[in-house]
This record gives sequence, C-alpha cells and structure tokens, in this order.
Amino acid sequence: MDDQTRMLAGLGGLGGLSQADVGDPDSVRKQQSLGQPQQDIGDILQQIMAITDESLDEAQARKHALNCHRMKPALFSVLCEIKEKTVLSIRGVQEEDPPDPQIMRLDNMLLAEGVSGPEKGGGSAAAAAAAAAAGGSPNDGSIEHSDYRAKLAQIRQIYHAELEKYEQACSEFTNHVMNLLREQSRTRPISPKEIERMVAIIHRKFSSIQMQLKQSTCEAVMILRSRFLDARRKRRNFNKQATEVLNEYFYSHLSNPYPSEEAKEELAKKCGITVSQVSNWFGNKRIRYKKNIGKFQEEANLYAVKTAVDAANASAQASQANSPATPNSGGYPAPCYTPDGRL
DNA sequence: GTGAATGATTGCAT
DNA sequence: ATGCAATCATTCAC
Repeated sequence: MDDQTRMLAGLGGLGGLSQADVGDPDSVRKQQSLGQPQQDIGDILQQIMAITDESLDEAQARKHALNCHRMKPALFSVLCEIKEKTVLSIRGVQEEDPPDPQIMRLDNMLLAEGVSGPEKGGGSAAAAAAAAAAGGSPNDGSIEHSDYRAKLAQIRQIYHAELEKYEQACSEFTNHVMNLLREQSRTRPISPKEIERMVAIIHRKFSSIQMQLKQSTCEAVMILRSRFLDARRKRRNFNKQATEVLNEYFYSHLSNPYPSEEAKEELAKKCGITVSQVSNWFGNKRIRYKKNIGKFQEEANLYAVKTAVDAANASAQASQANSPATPNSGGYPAPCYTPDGRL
C-alpha cells in the first residue's frame, strides 16, 4: 500500500498531471495542488472508480487520449522505475546464476570426447587413448578404431542437430515473448530491464533442456566407449614376425630371460606392441617354458640354431670369432643342440 | 564342436 | 614395482 501511495503521489507530482491533461475535456475534476497528497489520492481513486461506470467507447477514447498524451513516456518511465524498485528487485536478487558445476562437467566431458569441440582430433585422440589404455596392438585396431569414430561422429551429428533445434526454438520463443512484451509495454509499464529478465528466464528454461540433451549425449558416449573398450579386450594373436622376434630374444637369453626396461621398449617397437604386452608375453613364456620344457624343446632348438647361424654370419662378416650371446648359467635349462646346428 | 595355443588379468610374494 | 602362478577368454587348427 505504501508503494501504491508513493506511486500515486508520484503520479500526482509529475508536473501536475491533471485529469484534463490525461484527456477528459469535459471533466470538471481538477488536479489539486502538490501540498495536498491525501486529497489527491482520494480524487484519483474516485476517478479510477468512475471509469467502471463509463461506457466502453468512453473508456476507449480515454485510453486513446492517454496514449497520445505528451507526458505519457515520462509517466511510464516513472511507473517502470517504481515497479523496478519494488517487485522486480525482490525477485532479482538471486537471479544472477553462477555457472552450474553439473553443466560444466558435461561440457568438459563432451569437449574431451570430441563431441562438442572442433571436429578433428578429439574423438580420434580419445579412441587412441582408449586403445593405448587397453594395450591393443595398433595394427589390428584400425577397423574398430574407425568404427568407434564413425559412431562418435553419429552421436556428434545428432547432438549438434538437436542443439541447433533447441537454440532456434529458444530464439524464436524469445523473439515472440519480446515482441509480446514490447506490444504490452504500450499499455502497461514494462521496463527494458524487465524484458531482459524475462529473456533470461526463457534462456534458463531452455538451457535446462539443453542440459538434458548433454546428459543423454554423455551417456551415449560412455556406452559407446565401454563397448569399444570391451571390443579391444578381445585378444588378437601377435603376428608371426613379432612372435619370432620375441622368441629369438627369449631363447638367446634363456639363462636370464628377463629383458630390461630398455630391451622391452626395443622389442615393443620392433614388434609393434606395447611394453606391457612384451612383459605379458615374457611372463607367459617363462612360466610355460618352465612348466613343460620338453614341449618347447623343438622350438628352443630351432631358435638356438637360428641364433647360432646369425652369430656365425655376423662373425664371418666381422672376421672375428666371437661366440653368440647365449650364456647359460643358472637360468632356465637350455635345449640340446650341437654348435654346428645339428639336433 | 573340440582342444590346444595364447594374450590378458588377477592375486600373491618378494 | 616386478615376477610368478593360476586362471580366464579368445583364437585357431582340426
């Protein structure tokens, strides 16, 4: 009520805006002096009440006159200001929204997965990282890799299409509401700030829809990724050449088949596999060899011969008769073979 | 379909 | 952290 009083008082105080000024030519009612606010209010209230008794045409005419009045913009601005100070200020306090951590998380994830960021790099980088984490060999990964990328691109496409749709709907709706409010602002006090706030509310509503989209996109990516990783878990045998390289090292270091970190890296590079795969291979090989030496005898002899021949060739080329690097003291039992290669 | 081979994983010991 | 041993899960040859 205080506000209303102030508002009406303010109205009265606005350069002595009288009923006649507002457009009632035959009215005998006059705006009272500034020194009598009580009387002013009573008078104005009476005027308002009188409107209900008027005919529709009269009211229309009065409205039209009011709209045309030279003081109308000033009057509206005052009303807007009052409205701003009272109703809007109460609601407006908590409207400054801080960045939502949930949406930030989703944004970060979509960016990291290459869904929301620039087209190239992200997705394949994530796939490569996934491949590396799974320890898959690079030569067999290409099919699944491209499959992963294709699926990710599909998700990306859907995501962007939906996002665009929402953004378009949002801007259309915002325009509609803004036009509506601008239209209404001719007949009731609506400040630009109020329109701005309304737009912010609309944007918030739409961004909550966008968050749902982001959430479901993230879920889709996670599912795709877990499927991809599961697929990577599928074992692929190493190629023949890689097995040969590993066996060569194993049997030529039978006394101490424990490659150093550097040797593992070297072998991994040669075989096109990861260091941990080399470690796995040697772990498996050692235990399986130890468990059943007899079974590996033939293989051991084969590689021993190969090593001996290679060494012989090397020494022949270097004209130096150094023996091959197969010291065998205290290690795994060596296979039986003659130095010339006969079993 | 079956069994052997083989890469990966897990739990434990050092 | 590394290696061993057992085991799992998949591939491959038959």
